[in-house]
Amino acid sequence: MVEEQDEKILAELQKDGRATNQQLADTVGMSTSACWRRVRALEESGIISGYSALVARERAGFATSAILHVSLERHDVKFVDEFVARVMQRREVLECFATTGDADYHLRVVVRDMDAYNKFLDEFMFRIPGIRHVRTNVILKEIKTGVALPF
Amino acid sequence: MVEEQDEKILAELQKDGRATNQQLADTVGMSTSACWRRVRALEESGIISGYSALVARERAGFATSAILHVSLERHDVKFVDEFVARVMQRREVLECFATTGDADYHLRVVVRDMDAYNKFLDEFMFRIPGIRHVRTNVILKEIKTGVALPF
DNA sequence: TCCATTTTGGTAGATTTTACCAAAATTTCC
DNA sequence: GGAAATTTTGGTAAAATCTACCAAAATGGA
Repeated sequence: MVEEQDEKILAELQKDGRATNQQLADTVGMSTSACWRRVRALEESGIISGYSALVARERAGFATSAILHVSLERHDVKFVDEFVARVMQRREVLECFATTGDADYHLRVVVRDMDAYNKFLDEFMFRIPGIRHVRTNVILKEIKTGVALPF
Repeated sequence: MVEEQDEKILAELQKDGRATNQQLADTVGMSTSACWRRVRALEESGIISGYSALVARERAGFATSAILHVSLERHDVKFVDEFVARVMQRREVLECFATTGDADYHLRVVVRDMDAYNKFLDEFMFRIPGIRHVRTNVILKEIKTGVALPF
């Protein structure tokens, strides 16, 4: 499904999402037209789901971030769906994963400052119905924030 | 430092990292040349740290991922630096954060299958010197994996 | 208000994207 | 094994985009 040449393309486009088709074709070892067609196929099949500029969080004015461990009171679809729906539309929540372990969900939240985080908890998180427990782990340091899959 | 117009540009480039300069200029409401110069400045100042293709994890063959809570035995710079250095060069570790709370670090690890994850633990994680405890939280479902800061 | 600095919009040549073609490679089926 | 059908390839050219320049407009200090 995803062949070796595709993986090379994906690896390169993960490293530089704005690489020109010529650069790509060179590093992958293919003609520009063949390369371009493969990229197009990867986009249309959804294997490449999009492209994004990576913005330096602190420099852009987002000083505070945290990882939240969230547990629900009950796990009826009703509560779960409501939780998921609300989380999806809050842009401060960059990531949300349902996990095994003590907590039901792991969230990563990014905000401008602690005030904004406090507001986020009071006005959003604590008002979601069916929340049993929320534990905040403030991020002291971002060691690594990668998006590239390890082809 | 980062003005309103810059934020519009950043927001748009986060949504579509390959938007053409004309699209950008239109949505931001600016001439193409002014827009292009601002983008260039954002890149050169490091506020835009790069561009990346976003690849659909499962479709690309990475079925397994987990969030790890890692605690160190000792917190001398020696052990900390060693831990950070090793984590930085393992491409399966997409993210690593030093946090408050029970664990010292939160890691997100992505691999092709459980076998690969087991190998990752045995051959890498458990061999890092000074590790006190590693707790694995398998990711059951990715609710959200965003990269866009909430401008 | 005036001058210096910064930012803007317009323009044009260089580069890139994109759609097409026929040739090469691969697969399928007998 | 070999011929036909299918897929993939490389090359080409027109359309679109990028990029560097210019003079004009906007900004802001004295």
